[in-house]
Order: sequence, then structure tokens, then C-alpha cells
Amino acid sequence: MLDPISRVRRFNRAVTSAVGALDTSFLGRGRPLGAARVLNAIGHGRSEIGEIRDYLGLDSGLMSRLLRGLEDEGLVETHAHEEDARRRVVSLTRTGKREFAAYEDLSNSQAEGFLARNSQREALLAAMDLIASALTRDRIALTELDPRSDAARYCLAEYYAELSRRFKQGFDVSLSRDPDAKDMRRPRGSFIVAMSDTLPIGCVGLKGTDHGYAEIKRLWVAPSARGLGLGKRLMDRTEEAARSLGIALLRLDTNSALPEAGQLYRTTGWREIPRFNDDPYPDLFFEKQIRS
Amino acid sequence: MLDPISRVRRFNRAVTSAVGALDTSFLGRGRPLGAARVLNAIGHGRSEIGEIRDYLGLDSGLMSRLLRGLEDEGLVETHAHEEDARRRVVSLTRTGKREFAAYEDLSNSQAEGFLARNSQREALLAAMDLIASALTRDRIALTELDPRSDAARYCLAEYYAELSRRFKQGFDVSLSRDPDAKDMRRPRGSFIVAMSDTLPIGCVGLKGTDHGYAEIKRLWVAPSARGLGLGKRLMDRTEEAARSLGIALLRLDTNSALPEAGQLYRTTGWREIPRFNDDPYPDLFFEKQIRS
DNA sequence: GCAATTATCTGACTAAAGTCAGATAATGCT
DNA sequence: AGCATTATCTGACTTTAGTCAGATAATTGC
Repeated sequence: MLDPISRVRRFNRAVTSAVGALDTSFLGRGRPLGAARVLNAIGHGRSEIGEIRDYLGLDSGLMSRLLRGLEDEGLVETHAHEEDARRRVVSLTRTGKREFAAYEDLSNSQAEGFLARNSQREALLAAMDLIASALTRDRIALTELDPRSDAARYCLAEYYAELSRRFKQGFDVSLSRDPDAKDMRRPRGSFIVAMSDTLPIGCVGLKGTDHGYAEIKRLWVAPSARGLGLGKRLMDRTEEAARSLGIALLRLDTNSALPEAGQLYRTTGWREIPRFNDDPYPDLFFEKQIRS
Repeated sequence: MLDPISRVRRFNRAVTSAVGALDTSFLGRGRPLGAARVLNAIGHGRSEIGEIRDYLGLDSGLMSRLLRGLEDEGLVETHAHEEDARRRVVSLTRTGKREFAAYEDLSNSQAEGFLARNSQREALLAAMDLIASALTRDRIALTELDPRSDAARYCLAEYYAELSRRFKQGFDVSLSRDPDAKDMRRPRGSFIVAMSDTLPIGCVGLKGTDHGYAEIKRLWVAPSARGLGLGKRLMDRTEEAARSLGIALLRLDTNSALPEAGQLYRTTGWREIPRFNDDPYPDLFFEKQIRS
């Protein structure tokens, strides 16, 4: 009865009925679940109809009708896409925003209620993070973003916070050579963010220089997403980006207080080299030749 | 973004889409979800129609039609209840058993696949147990069972195993005064099992004696269900049973190697008394006067 | 024995979700 | 320019789920 498979299945059943309760709470606002899900997808920033359709797994006919329904209720407006008038973008009206906020309140108080009902709060949260990361691991999307975008800035803030926790002497961004955002955008470089659902859980920057190589900077993976091979995926993707930019030589610096990083570099073809900059924080330097 | 509520909501989303995938896998056998759920409920041993209806939250008309459908497929048979011909009991035919086994295989391989895909196996399982217990805490059912039933015997085995882990000198049931099953059944006593879903997660026995008191024996709560106040619930329920049996004085023995048990007794009106038996294991003895 | 109650079933609905074959209009490609 | 492709929409379905008012038959309580 306590074999691993039974335990997983008990979890599945528990969660299935909890999800059922969650779904029916959405019905509290007198709208069928399908329409509520579309409204929420729009509220969470998805604007292109095709994207929403894919995300929710809906047929195009059904999607279209759900949108008409929301339009009739005065909750959303659709417009032609600026660059491609076949595609449509949808946005919330003022009424729609209010309605979306009501759904958000419902979800938030549901979550709050769950936490309040249970005593082992931190243990539960850690368990939830772990399971959420495990469940969504093959839906982690790596996307090139502007390093000044919200998601990128969130990752960088978490990265700096972690460095200051882990470096004995703390970490002050202003003392480090802060790469200019321009150097981490095409065509000079690139910045890649890993998103799990709507949560940024990792990043890495590729910084172009004028010295015949590019640098890897700001490799970070969220604590709840470690052990999923995400660091490797981010690095692979960066090398790909470098190749596409015609870059043949990569360098990076790191610190021996981050042993898992050094370990990753050593096992993926990086070669330790002498110090190549005067940044005060790093004490380890690597180089990798790419291009087959 | 990492505030507790967002973390709970991210978990909810992850789990919602995983459950969606689980549900659609059930559709792989070409049967609508409703019918599949009824078939599975029957396969898992529920035989009375009313019970299944309550468990799945179905309308009686709908339930009836789903059953007719399964009958037409040759998967189930219904008969009148032996003691009350208004009620109907339903059972699987041979074909039905095969079909149910196919669903079981699907569920098992789904669970197996999840475990195989992830590296932190033990951490994941512990996280799942914790969350499942938290989610189902208000659906934990306490029922009086025969101490020789499967669920009761499972609890007792777990209880003995735990004692032998926690007692320095180990634990051998045969050395302990093993209460006769008859003493823990009405009208002499009672045995109560806590069920979370289909998993027994706790038990307690009320053992009648001929000395003017009854004894509480075998109080056990599964590790994954601790911290939910289940021990207290089990004790309250036992006192209720004792009252209904006209018992006014309760005694119990325990061991100081189980501090959480002693703690529970001390805070719920039990009074420490001198040794009242010659069982080799206990070193702490309590008594409680009940009846208002 | 008989009225009230209980468990299940049937018929006649509605609502929601999903499917699919075109229709329409914009865009890409040569 | 003209044809294939793409994104969305519409109409005409089907299936599933769910509701509700009786009908039927067994049982309980007096």
C-alpha cells in the first residue's frame, strides 16, 4: 500500500479532487469554465488568439465562439495584429479588467486559505515548488528576451541576491563589470530566459566584446528548478545563439564559491584559462571553442 | 513573484494541466470520463450504487444512465441488495475486470513514468505524501472496523514496525500483551481506523477488560499525516465510543520513547498513574475519567 | 394494513464542449 | 499578378454532462 506507485496515485487522486473544487469555484461568477479560462489567459498577458488557443488546447471554432461570447459581455476587444492583419490580438476592456481582477481575488484567497488551513507552511511550499518544477520540466521554455524586460530583470535581481548570500564578502553589482544591455542583445549578443509557466526560473547572458570572443554572463537557475538539467540547457542554447552570431570563441568567469557552476563548465567542454579581466569577484576563468 | 500565494498558484496551474493530461489519458480507451470514473469506482471495490453516486457527486439520473451504458457494454452487472431490495449492488463481469485492469495499468504506468522521468525520487514522494495529506485532511474518515480487517491489520503492522524502529531494544509483538480481537469489538470495545482516500493513515483500539475500566491501545498516525491533529481526533472518537458503551474509566500505557504521544495525553485530560500491568514495553501509565 | 419514506429509474429537457467542413481575408512566394 | 498558405470565423452538427419532474418498487413506522 505504501509502494511508490500507490503514493503517486494517492497524490493524483487528492489533487484531482482539489482541482475539481478549484474549477467549480471559477463557476462562482456565472460563466462557463471555457470562457473563464480564456478570460484568465488574456488577463495574464496572452494577447494573440492563436497563442491562447494552443495554450488551452482549444479548437479554432470553439475559441472563436468563446471570444464572441466575451465580446458580447463587453469584457474583451479584438483588433487586427499590427504586422499581420490575419492574426488577431485581444485585450481586456475596463469591465474585463474588473472581472479578471475578481477571478484573481478568488484564486488568491483560495491559495491563502489553503496555506492558512495548514500548519507546516514552509514544508508545504517547498513541496509544492518541487512538484511544480517536476511537472512542468518539459514545458520549460527558453526564450531570447531583452535584458531590460521584466522577466530578465527579475532573474538578474534573484541572481544578485543569491551571489550576495553565497559570497563571504557579499556582492555589490556596481563593483562588478555590469555589462551594457546593448552588448547582450542581437546583433552583439543575446539574453536567454527560462520560463516555467509564468515564472522565470533561469537565465544566461551572451555578451559581445570587441576582443574576438564573447562572454557568458549571469548564468542563474532558481533553487526550486535545480537538478533538472536546466543549466546545461541554457548553456547549450547560448552556444547555439553564439554560433548563429558567427562567434567562435567563448569565455566566462566564475567563483569557486559556486562549485556546481564550475562542475558544469568542466564537464561540457570548457577549459580553465588564466585570469582575463580585472573584475574583483571571479577567481576562475574558462574558455570554449565552438563551431563544428 | 516568489511570494507564498504565487507559489501555491503556480503549483495549482502545474497540477491542473497534469490532471488534464491524466484525464485525457483515460479517454484513450474510447469511453467518456464519466463512465470511466464509475467503472473505476466499481473496480476499486465500491459496490453500492448510492455510495458511488455520493463519492463521484453524480445526479441519480445521470448515474443510472452511466450504469446502463456500462451494462450495455457488458462490463458490469447489477443485482438487488440482499437485505434491501430497493438498493442495487453492482459488480464487474469478466470483461469488466479486464477493462478495469487496463485502466489500472494506464494509471500505474503514468505514475511510474512520472517517477522515472525525475531524479529526486524520494524527495518527490515525500512532497507528494505531504501535499496529499494536507489536501485531504478534511476528508479523513474515521470508521469503526473489525481489528482483523485488512485496513486495521495494515495499520497494526505499520505500528509494530514503527515501534521496533523507535525502541532501542526493538519490539516483538509476541512479548507484548496482544489484546484479543474480541476485546476490541462491540460490545466489549472498539477499533477505529482513519482512512484518507483508500489509504489507512491512523488507528486506535479500545479494549474492554473485566476490571472496571477499558484500555486505549495501538494509537498510531502515519508519518505523512502527522501535524494534522489526527491523534486527537482518534482519541476523541474513542472516548465517544467508550461513552456509548457505558465505560466511565479509561487507562493506557505508553513509552517515553514516544514523546509526542505522552504530550498528547497530558494536554487532553489524562493523569499519570502508577504501573497497572506487567507488560515489558511501557514505562508510562495514564488514566482518564470520562462521562460528563 | 397503509401512508410515508427511500432508492433507483425513465423521459424530456438544457448547457457546455468539442468537431469539422467550408468561407473569408490577409500574406508569402514565384 | 496569381496561386498556395495561413489565421480566423461561421454554420451545422455530435457528444457529454447535468437537471428535474415524475414513475416504480421496496421498506419503514405506526
